[in-house]
Amino acid sequence: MLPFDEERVVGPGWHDRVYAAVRQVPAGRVTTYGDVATVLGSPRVARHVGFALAALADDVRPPVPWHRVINAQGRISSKGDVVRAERQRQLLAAEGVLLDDRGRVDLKRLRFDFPDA
DNA sequence: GGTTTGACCATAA
DNA sequence: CTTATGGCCAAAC
Repeated sequence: MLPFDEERVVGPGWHDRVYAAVRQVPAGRVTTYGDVATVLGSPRVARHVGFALAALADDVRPPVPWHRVINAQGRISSKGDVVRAERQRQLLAAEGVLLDDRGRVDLKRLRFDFPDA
């Protein structure tokens, strides 16, 4: 059974799988690049999770909650793009995910547990 | 089709 | 705590 094959909202390839996994993350929860990669079958492709999100289009449907994906340290990784990092921080705050004084999310509490993993 | 790049991760110092 | 290094593999050039 292929629940996401029906969608086919974006181009073929790796990105599609990443988007499908990220859409499983409910509001108010977060996940890490490594976790998404693990669910996809390869724990070592964490970089490509972020890579896929970087190539994410705005008119993709359904929308992909990319802001719920952070790095393993509980921090926002926008690699120099401060604007995008700030946007992510606000989107998370809107869902009740707040950052502590060190700018980190409480992964122990808010990390989403994938049913497949 | 080889080389570079990258929203990462784990480990070492 | 921070910075540095190696590795991983798909996409872009």
